[in-house]
Order: sequence, then C-alpha cells, then structure tokens
Amino acid sequence: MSIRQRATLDDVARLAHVSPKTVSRVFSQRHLVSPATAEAVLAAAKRLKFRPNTVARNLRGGASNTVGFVIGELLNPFYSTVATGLERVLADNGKTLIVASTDDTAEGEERVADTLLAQRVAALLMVPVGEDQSYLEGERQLGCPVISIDRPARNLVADSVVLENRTGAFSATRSLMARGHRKIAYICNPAAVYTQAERIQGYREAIASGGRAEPTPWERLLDDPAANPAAVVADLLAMDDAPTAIIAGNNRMCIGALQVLDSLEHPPALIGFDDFDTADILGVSVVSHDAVDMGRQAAELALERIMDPTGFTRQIIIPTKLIHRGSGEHPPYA
Amino acid sequence: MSIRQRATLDDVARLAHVSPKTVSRVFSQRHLVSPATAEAVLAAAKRLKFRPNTVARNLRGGASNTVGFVIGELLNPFYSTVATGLERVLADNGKTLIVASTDDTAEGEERVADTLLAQRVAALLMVPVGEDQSYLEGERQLGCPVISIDRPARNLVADSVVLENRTGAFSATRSLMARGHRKIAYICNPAAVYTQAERIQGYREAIASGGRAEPTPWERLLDDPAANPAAVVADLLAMDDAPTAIIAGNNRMCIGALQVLDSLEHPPALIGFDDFDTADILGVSVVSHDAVDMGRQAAELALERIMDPTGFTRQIIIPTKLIHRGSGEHPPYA
DNA sequence: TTGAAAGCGATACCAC
DNA sequence: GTGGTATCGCTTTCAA
Repeated sequence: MSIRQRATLDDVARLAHVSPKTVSRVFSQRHLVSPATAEAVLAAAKRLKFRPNTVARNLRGGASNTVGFVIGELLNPFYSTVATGLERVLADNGKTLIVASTDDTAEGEERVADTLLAQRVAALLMVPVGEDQSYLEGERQLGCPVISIDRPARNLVADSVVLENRTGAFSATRSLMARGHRKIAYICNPAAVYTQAERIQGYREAIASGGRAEPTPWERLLDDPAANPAAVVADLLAMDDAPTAIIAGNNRMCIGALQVLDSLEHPPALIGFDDFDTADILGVSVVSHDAVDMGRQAAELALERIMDPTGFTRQIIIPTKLIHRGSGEHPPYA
Repeated sequence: MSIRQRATLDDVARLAHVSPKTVSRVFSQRHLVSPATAEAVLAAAKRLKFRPNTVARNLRGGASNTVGFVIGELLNPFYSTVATGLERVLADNGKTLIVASTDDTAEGEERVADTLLAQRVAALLMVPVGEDQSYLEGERQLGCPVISIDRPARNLVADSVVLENRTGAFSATRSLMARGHRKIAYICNPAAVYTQAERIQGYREAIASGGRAEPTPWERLLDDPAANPAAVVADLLAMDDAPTAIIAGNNRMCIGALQVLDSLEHPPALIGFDDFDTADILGVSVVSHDAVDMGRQAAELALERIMDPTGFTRQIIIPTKLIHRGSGEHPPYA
C-alpha cells in the first residue's frame, strides 16, 4: 500500500499548461477565467486528485476558517447542545468548529485557549471556567474576537450569550408560591458559578417578594463535585421544618432529587432547571431554554465580530420558560 | 481599540538580535540553544506577545495537528459522548478535534469530509451515513487514515470501532426468554443501518435458539424519521396475539415505548438499547456500553495510523452489557 | 484573460 | 551553538 504524493496547485498548472495563478483562480474566482481554460484545469485537477489546501490558503490572510470552542466537558448535554447550534451556523458560513475541553479547571482553560489561538482560530468562543480572562485581552486586540457563552467573561472585553437565569428562577419560585408553598428549598452544585449566583438571586427575590426578609433555611448551595445530590435532598426532608417544595438549580441535582422523591407517597413539589429527555415521562416541571439557539446566536455574534472586530460589545440573553408537567403544580401536602 | 500587528518569529529574532532559526529552535528544540540566548529570545517573545503559528508550522509537514470527526448529529448524546472520548485522547497527544455534522445525509457526509480533508486533517474519523465510502480511497492512499465509528465503512479500507451489537441483542432476548417470555417484539427506527441489522440478527438468533424457525410477527423495523414510536408500541399491544415483552433497538424507541407503557397496569417487559440518564429512576433495563471508551479507542487507533499508515486494518469491538433494573425481569402477565 | 514574482510564518538542510 | 537559504501550497500585487 504505497503512499503517493499529494498533488499541488503547481502540478495541476503544469499538466494543464497554464500558470499556477490561473489554477488558483479556477478554484476561487472561477468567473475570471475563460470557460475553456477552466475546463482544462479542472480536468487536470481531477486526474491528479488535486484538492486545494485550506491551510495554505489561509496562511496569507492571517486568520483561518476555523472557530474554536472552549468547553468544560463535552459530555454535558447542555454544552454539546450549544455546540450543535454553533456548528450549524458556522458550517453554513464556511467555517469549521474546533472543540477543546478544559476539564473544568482554570489552568485547562488557559492551556486550551492557547492551543486554539496558536491555530489562529478566527474567533474564540468559550464557557469561562476561571475567575479571570484578562489573559485573552492581548489576542482580542490582535483581532481575535472572544465570545463568552453561558457566563460572562471577567476582566475582558467580550460579547456574551447567557440565559435568563434570574427571571427563570424567579418565575419558578413564584409559581410554587402561587400554589401555596411557603417553605421552598433551592439546591445546587456547584454553586460558585455565575449561572447559580443568578438563579439563587432570582429565588431570593421571589422569596422576598412574598414578605420574608431573611434568607430561608432551605438553601443548599454545595460546592463539592463528589457530593451526593440524593443525600442532600434526604437531609432536607428530614428537617423538622422540612420544605414542601424544591427547586433544583441544574440537571444533575434535579435527577438526584427524583431518586429520593420517587419513593415518597407525598413528595414535595419539584421544579428543575434545564430540560431533559425523559422529563415529560417523569412529569417533571422545569425551567427550560433553547440551548441550540444559544449556540446559534453565539456563532452569529462571532461571525459579526470576525467581519468587524471593532464596535460595541453586546450581551444576548436567551429566554427561559417554565414548563408545567405536574411535579411543580401541586400544593403542599402538609 | 486599535488592531495591532501580530508579531512573527522574525520580529522576535530582530528584537533579540539572533537569527529566525534560533527563535524557532527556542520554541521547538530548546535544548539546542544556549540558556542565555534562549532567555533573551523568550524575553523578546514575551514583549512582543509572540505566539508560534501552528498553521504555518504544519505547512511544512504536510499534515496538520488536527483530526476530523464527521458525525451525523452532535445533538445525539451517543455521538457527543464518543466525541468526548476522542477529544480527551487527542488533546493528550497534542492534537485538536474538528467536529462537523452531516445532518445524517450521504451528500452531507461527502461535503463535510471534503472540507475536513481540505484542512489536511491528520486523520478522518467518521460515523458513516452513506452507502459507500469509496470516495475516500484516494485520500487514504495519500496518507490520511480513516477510522470508522459505530458502523464499518463500505468499499474502503478503514479501521473501525463498533459495538457488540449482535451479542447484546442476543443476550437481551435470551434474558427475556429465560423469564418465560415467548412473544417478544423488536422495535427500531431507523432500521436500515448497520447497528440495527446486527441487533435484529442477534434478536432473531435468540428466537431461533428457542426452537422457533420462522420470523416472529412482532418485528417493527421502521424507516421513517417522522414515525411516532409511541404509536408503534400501541399498535403492537393492540394485536390479538400481543407481545409480552419488547426490545427497543435504540434510545428514542425505548423512551417512546415508555410513554405508552407507563400508564399500563401490567406492561410488557421492556429492554432498551443504549443507557440514558434517568433509566435507573425509571427502572428500565438496558443493553449498555461505554461510548466514551469507544471514542477513546477510536482516537488511539487514529494516532497509531498517523504514525504508521501501512499495516493491517483492525476492527475493535466495544462490549455491551445487559443491566437489570426491573423493566425486563418480570415474567409475562398473561 | 493570463502570468511572473514576492510573500504568508515557520522549519529543514547544510554550513560555519 | 548559530545562521543563511530554500521551501511548504497558495494568494496577492502588478504587469502584460
């Protein structure tokens, strides 16, 4: 199984008896070449199995046709869904998507961003993990736009696309209150991220709007990746003054809660954040959003910035929506 | 917010009063440069915010440090899970992952593969969609290895990583038979893909091993993306001779079946293919597999082939495992 | 409409 | 240890 040589533009030119430049034109500005010449060139290209090299092509321009996406963990369905939206828009615009994971660490983020920048991505999309993205400021000034997804970047001028977290949590809480709940818990893990800070805020505002001044004793803001969601819920329910309703700050906590609630005769009401496949079967009410659209909008923002790196930065807010499926609509059982 | 120029290796050389070649060495073969010179170069590089350009670097070598992954739909958790495994191994080996979706069409596959090959990916990983991948034969001979994931490529010499589909379906069927089931249905959509062909085969073999020669009347092999899984199940259950157990050939069909079964007092037994997040909560027995590992193995195969494009192709089989959770272990209710 | 020549940013080969 | 020089594959002036 021998390895042949790859044909270059020059090879094609030679075979077609034209100059390299003409071949180049055939593959980029066909209309500037006479039909006869073009045909001859294409025939030669075909015979040699010639394929233009995008990399060499972009070497001139400075930036490539690739866009980087720095993500915590592709395994997380939320991010892979965002990636789907990104990829669709980018592909439609002749760009390809490079994905790189940070393992959810700040060092990982910087390392990975570095790799992507070395590839001269035309734009850098990222879900920030670290506390500080100022290390990207130089690149931004060098013309590589940065778009922050799901959480705003810190100490860096960057466009961002985030969810309507606060309002989402607020509505969920108010919805429970409207059904008579007064003892509403909020559980999440990890808690030290922008999205949770916002959601907690929304929860607290709703609680406060009900006349309660001090924070509730039912907040469980964990920050231990190893923590067992089910145990947290079990603890809450064992309280003397147990909550009659629970808001789960994310997917994992919601599913963890379900494991406990499933076996109860009179479970507390439950509303999750982030929709999931079997939520309708399980009758779980959730604060939902369109993550594909989030990716799409981020990609469009990126394309816009690639065209024009100057101009004011923008923040796009993706709406959230409370979906009623039963688990969050019954009154307190006590 | 002015756009500055990006510093090149030459700029650094000039500032450090050394030749470009020396700068190059500092960034690739540091040990060949005297510590003093290296330090001076690094200082200059830092001042100019110099970052080596991977693209230009790879221009010489012929192939890049990128690996392409052609996928039907990143939205499908199975594929995004595979992508996770891929990315981890590739990142550990200094390669970056480019993902591109085909929208599950053969034309899409070819178009997307073309884009990736034009980027000179060092290897092409793909979940084949079309009926024929012979169009890649030329590239393979040109030194770009192709690794087929989840289904073997057709008319193309390529390594592949697939699941133990047949045995998985066989075990599931036998397990149901061991619990007294004789009327076992198999439902899937789409049916015209390798994985389903294999699983159906395993199902039939198990049925045959029970002494039944002719095919069962409970096979529902659909090929209509718009078909409603729940309706298929409802139809089955409405039969005079309704099945007492159902095997769902994939995730979507399994969840569709659940929607119907959930409301029945004496539902038929159910075993799904592909695990999912809430399967344990719902008590759904499934034929499970490790998709992250699948990606990992595919990536390792790719790296191996990049090093040595010759040699025999291999097929790696990822084991499947029947997980008992209740839905598939009860006897027939009739 | 077509072509010659000079890069793009880095590396490799070969001297010193 | 260090430096010239050609080169990777293509595109962009600028002429013809």
